[in-house]
Amino acid sequence: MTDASAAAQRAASVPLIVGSDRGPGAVGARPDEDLLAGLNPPQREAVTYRGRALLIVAGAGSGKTRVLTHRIASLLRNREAWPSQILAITFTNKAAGEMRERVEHLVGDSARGMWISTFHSACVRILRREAEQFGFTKSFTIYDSGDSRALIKRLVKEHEADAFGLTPAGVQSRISKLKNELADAESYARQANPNDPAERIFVELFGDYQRALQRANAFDFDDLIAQTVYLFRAFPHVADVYRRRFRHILVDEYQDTNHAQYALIHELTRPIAGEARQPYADSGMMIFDAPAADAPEPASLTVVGDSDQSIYAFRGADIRNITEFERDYPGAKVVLLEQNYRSTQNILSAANAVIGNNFDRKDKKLWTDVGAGEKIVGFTGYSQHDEAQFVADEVEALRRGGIDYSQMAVFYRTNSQSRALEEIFIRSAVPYRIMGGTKFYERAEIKDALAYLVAVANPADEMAVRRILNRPRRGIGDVTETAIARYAAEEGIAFRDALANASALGVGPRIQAAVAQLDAVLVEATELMLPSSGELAPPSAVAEGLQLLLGRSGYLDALRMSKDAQDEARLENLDELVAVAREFARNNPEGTVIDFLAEVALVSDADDLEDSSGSVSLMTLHTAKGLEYDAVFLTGVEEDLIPHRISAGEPGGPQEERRLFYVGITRARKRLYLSLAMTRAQFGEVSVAMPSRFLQEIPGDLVHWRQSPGDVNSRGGTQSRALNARRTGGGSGSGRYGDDLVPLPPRDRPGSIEKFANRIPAKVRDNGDMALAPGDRIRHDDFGEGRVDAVTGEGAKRVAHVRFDTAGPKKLLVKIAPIERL
DNA sequence: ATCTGGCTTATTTTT
DNA sequence: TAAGCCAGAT
Repeated sequence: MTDASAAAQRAASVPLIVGSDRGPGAVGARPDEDLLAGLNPPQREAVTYRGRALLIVAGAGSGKTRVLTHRIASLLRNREAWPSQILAITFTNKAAGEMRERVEHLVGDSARGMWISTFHSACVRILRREAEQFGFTKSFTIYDSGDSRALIKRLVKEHEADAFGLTPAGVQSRISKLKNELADAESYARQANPNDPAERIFVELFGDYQRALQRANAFDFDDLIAQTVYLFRAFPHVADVYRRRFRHILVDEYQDTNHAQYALIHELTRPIAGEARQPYADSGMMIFDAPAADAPEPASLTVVGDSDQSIYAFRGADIRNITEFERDYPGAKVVLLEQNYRSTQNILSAANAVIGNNFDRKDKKLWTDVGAGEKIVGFTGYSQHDEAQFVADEVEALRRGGIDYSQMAVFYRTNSQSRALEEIFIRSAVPYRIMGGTKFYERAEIKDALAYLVAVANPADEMAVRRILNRPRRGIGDVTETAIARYAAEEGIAFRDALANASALGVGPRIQAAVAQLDAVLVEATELMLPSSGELAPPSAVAEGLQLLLGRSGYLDALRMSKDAQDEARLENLDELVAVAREFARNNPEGTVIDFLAEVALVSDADDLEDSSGSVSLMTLHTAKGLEYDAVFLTGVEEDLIPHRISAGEPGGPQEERRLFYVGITRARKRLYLSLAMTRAQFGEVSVAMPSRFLQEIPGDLVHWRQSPGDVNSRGGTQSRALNARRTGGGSGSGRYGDDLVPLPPRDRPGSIEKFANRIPAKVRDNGDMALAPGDRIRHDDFGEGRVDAVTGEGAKRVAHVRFDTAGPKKLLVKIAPIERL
């Protein structure tokens, strides 16, 4: 499309902007003065520096979000930029939302029109506009990793590639890595070894995968970035449009950018080549001549990052993007933020000591003026349940001490570790919430529902149509599916369109009817959501269309009929999805199905918006990045967990694990707990766990061990010996533990392990609605006898407040606690 | 076409 | 442990 037509098209939509007659550049009496109040000198510098490139090296908790938001606000207040000229990139949608909110708080409505989004969302916006330039349509859809895995799985099968040791997972990750390096199938083939059959097949798979995506009019996650870069490189005049538009580009978490993202930023910050000045009214945001045309300098770039917090190298993040920033942008200004406003000195000292063990890093020391604070607390449990019980008890103790549940978090390395914690938390009636765990949008019924929407919105996406073909069961199996595909191929039409001619498929009448019915439902929903009259569908169309699809297809009925208990939950999930669609319509009155699908594909946890007030947050260390809590429990601090076993073999692996540990530590404001278990059950088997090497890197006087690894295993029992109280004399650093500090019993003492392994049975019991009243005496499997003080709550959530004779006060969920009335 | 049971197998982090 | 795959029965 031409720029002129694009401009015309956009001019038609959305009015608005900035209620002021003063243009950018007009200077008042330091309108940003208040933005600088309360900032320390480096922070101030980071807000006020003006130049082509600025690198803000921001240690954990040094107020980088504050600096970034104030910098944006200052640009706006000083009239140095219009909102539409600002592009701020964050890593997560949540971070983007928060940043927008904070900027709005500072400058009010004039924040509207800024692009504050993730790399992926920004690229979708660009691609949506330019897709027609290179063989896609505006209604392209996005394959999440599950979708692309399914596609790759099919291709692997077709090519019988498993015979060459190519697994779907392996192929998927290789393709992803290559795309992050901006390699495509052709360029990879050129440098691949043609004599290796596995290589040849891989190249074929890569190529087929890419062609399948193109045919489906779809991009995968990595494509969103890479294709945007290709677009800019192939069509410089298109790139110029965006270069002219975005005068100030800011990137958060720069240490986690991969090569493709780096290249994207690089493209956007290049000098503008084009000579013709074209005022570009972009989605209606700019209703004035872009001042950029008068000053065609490259955009200014601000990046914020901390190489010590780089934890995504495994998926292509390249620390060099930050370490070599000064080389890439000559003359760049570097500002160092080292003062920490989050944690106590004890916590920071531990963090500094740990990260100091990574070689090859610029030394940076966090400091604070809030004082030493409490010591770090260490605890070693016999088993993961024991460890979890410690956490639960301590959470309650902190709660009584005045810390709100929402200000506490429990971190772990792998998702599977959450199970033991959940079990104990439920039993102890500690309210908790798992962040980023099993994702709503990965559930089968949600994927089915979305596939129905895709089938309507992007009929080219054959995968989606195939997915819903027999969901709910309507008797369409392999044979029919193949028949449809063959018919489509013969007629040279799309798979979706073949459904419209059921009678020509050569299948039985029953099946024909089923196919025709499916087609009819899709047609009806299409008419509702994308009226053929060209009329704009009402905002409610997406939610209504979804309901229509699920209802008329028989999907809901099938679930309702089912006696599988889980199907009830599935129905609720689908209700939830409809609610999400309604909410979307409220926020985006002009949003189409396509927009809805894109949003859904790019938002990881739907509960982002939901406030976690009133519950303890449980999450992986990766998820924890960027967050902070008064009290933090870092659990499973064991060898093979952190550092994770798999990391040992990877170059740079252990160092990345150390950074992960560092990230965990630095999330804590006031209280930090490090805990581990002596034994850990992993997929059915109990194995012995060793304390993590990272524990030794923390100076002994910072940690108060409530129960040290020494306590737990020393033969006689009570000998208190902190893990890191003494080290072997030599500074070689090779021996992990001194001779006198064997942290765990030798393996040939299974007795001690068995004794503790299953202290708490894995099965959750059910007491029904046991009658319990204040004054009753009960016995608990673990806590012994006690007296009921009170009973609160209703039904399955009834909670008994019990004062145990020896274990002290506890709250128990009556329904499932291992208790009996005496 | 669908259901069942028995088998294997894989277990890191995620926009 | 639990999810996913395959073969064989209905």
